[in-house]
Amino acid sequence: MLTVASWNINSVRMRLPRLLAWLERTRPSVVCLQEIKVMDEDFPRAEIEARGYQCVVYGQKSYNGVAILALLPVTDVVRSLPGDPQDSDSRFLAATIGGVRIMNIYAPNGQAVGSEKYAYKLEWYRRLRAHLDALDPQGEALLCGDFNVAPEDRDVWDPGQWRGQILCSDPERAAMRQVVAWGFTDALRMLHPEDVIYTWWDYRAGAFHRGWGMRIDHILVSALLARRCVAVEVDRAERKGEKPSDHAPIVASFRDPWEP
DNA sequence: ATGGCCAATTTTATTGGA
Repeated sequence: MLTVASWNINSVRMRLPRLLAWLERTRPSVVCLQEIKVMDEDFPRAEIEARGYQCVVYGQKSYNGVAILALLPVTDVVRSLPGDPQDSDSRFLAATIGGVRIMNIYAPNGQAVGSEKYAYKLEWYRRLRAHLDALDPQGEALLCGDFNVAPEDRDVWDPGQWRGQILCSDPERAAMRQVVAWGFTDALRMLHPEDVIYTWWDYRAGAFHRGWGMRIDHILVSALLARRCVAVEVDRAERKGEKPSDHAPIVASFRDPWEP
């Protein structure tokens, strides 16, 4: 079995005890982290390698930053998207692991509809699609991470309040659909078409306890990989307890190709 | 009552997140 997890960890240094315990307990084959908020040289590599994971890090001071942890060999690492400025945010990291092209994203938040950051978000999505256009949709590919988009109203705890707002606006949803249209399937929706499932809850107002969440972290899989996908779960337990991230991990499991 | 939090920073307020 190949298992791939995606987790916006909101500072890998603040979350290190949780992350290490979670790795030891759940042992995913691959973990894509977002918002590590640390430069490469300060990433807690030794502690993670001691648990058997190799680390590919694309960090940044204070903000953003993505990393891939893997129990299997990693090849063909790519950092940043075509057209990204030289000093761009660290938001895209890709690698080939177990024959699968794995792409880890931390999409821009966008702050507010109509803002400069909102325009940057939509432009970033166009660059992501341009990167995909250089890949073969017939292969085994997986795109996961914090998309900062709730694709449909059922992915939002209160669609009325959120209609047209950041994470939910039509242009953002259209930008994400353009990425999915490359040839992806939303793995969680494929296996849980009706369930109310969220991946992020605001720290404020006891939002998690009240069920005020949104589904903005996703695992998208190419058609060939979708055929191997047997489970997708959100690990809500990781949103509980002491010093949680505001996001829970999402984990997809794939049967080995030689299994029925 | 329509908001309550959290992390990083050449910190003690500001910025950004979502």
